[in-house]
Amino acid sequence: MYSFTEENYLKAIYKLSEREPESITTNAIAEVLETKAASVTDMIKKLSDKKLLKYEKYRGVTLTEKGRLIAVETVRKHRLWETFLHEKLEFGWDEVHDIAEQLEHINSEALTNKLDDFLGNPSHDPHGDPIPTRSGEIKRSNLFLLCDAKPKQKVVMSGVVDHSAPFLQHLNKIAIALGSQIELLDKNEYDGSVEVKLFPSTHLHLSKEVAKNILVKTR
Amino acid sequence: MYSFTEENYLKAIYKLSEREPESITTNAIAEVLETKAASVTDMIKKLSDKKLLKYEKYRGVTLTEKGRLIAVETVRKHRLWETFLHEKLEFGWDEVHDIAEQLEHINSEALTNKLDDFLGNPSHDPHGDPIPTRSGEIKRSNLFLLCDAKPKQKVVMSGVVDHSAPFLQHLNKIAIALGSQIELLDKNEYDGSVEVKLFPSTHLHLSKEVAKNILVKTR
DNA sequence: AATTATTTTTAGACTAGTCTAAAATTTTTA
DNA sequence: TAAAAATTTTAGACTAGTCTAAAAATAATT
Repeated sequence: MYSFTEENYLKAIYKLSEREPESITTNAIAEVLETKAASVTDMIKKLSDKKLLKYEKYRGVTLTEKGRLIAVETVRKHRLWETFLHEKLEFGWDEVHDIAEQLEHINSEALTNKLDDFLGNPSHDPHGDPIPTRSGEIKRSNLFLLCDAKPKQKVVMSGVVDHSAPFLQHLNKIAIALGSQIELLDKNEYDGSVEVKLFPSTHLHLSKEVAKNILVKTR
Repeated sequence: MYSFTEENYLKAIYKLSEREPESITTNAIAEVLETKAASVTDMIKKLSDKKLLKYEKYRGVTLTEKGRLIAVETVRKHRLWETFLHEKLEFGWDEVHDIAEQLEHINSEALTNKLDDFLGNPSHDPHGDPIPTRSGEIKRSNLFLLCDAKPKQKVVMSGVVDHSAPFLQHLNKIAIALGSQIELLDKNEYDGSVEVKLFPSTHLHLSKEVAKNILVKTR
């Protein structure tokens, strides 16, 4: 129905609108898709003609409901495939993204739904991101950054901001994974780094760079 | 590395060369790919430039070893995915082809090999076709057509010639599946139809059209 | 408010893949 | 074996998506 390229544009615009509802600029889209602004303008016109987004020259874009649904469906497939790769094929959480970028474009509603069932209708993918439902609903997360936790606060590792392989591999090395029980011992005001206790008994010093890319929830 | 289109051309040429080692004509390729002869000529030139096949104007093509390996790898992925869809996601054997046509182009050696292991390194797909090995070897089949069996001969259903959904659904209806034990009772010389006994006790009359699309082996 | 800087869009060109229509070649047939 | 038929190739055009370079619009700065 829609090309890989169209789906990638819609997904990129959707993800940008998640964090910065305003300012979905041509340049921002070009940057995440690693393409040029001129190409983005061309594609935006095409998607606008197809009523997948609203476009005003020089003023940016917003997805229509139709466009949002396609984007969310693509995200759904991406996260289901990541879950499959991790849970069933034993890929590390740092290895699943690139393969899922290909698999997310496979076009078969029956396949997506059977895969969902096969995986036991998971609510989250291997990075802790919520998996949209069949009807396109997606849970609004109540997570916060580890660097924003209060001293003495006990939290559970529940997601990442940075999804890059190097960051995930770093977490592997220091043995922080989804579900890890963390207690914030101390915050260093000077450089933003934090001291944490990792259940049951590990002491860790985390740089601000690391702490601000870890999502947690209270327990 | 290679585009979907290139892989589809190589696969089509490979399959044609399996059954009719000669006569891999431009028109034959165009027919299986549902495209026009002019398009085939264009693509053949491109694949020839890339040393994936040998091409002499007006004389047809033959795959090089490099081209053959890409084709076989694509077939391998197709059949592994079909097996996954059937064994794990519970798709019928008549439903797996179209989805596997998409999945066969996913480009990740790690994925293919992990999928292979996850499935228990199957030797055949849901239609009885052999799955090529990692190194591109494929078992030469010793199957023959049910319509060529001798009266009184006891055989095992082991594959199909026609892979279309309607034919597979017809086999579903008459309860013939891979592994079915069949005894040829009688051959009708006039119309080529056959009388068979389907283990344990079903009597069936099969038209020649059906019998010549069922592959069997002796038991 | 005018100039400068930045962003966005347009214009025109390129590649991959496809098509139709016409030309070239091969095969068939009488 | 020459004419007719069929097949294959070429020529030129089209779409999707991309790019560079230049023009247009907006935003920032003095």
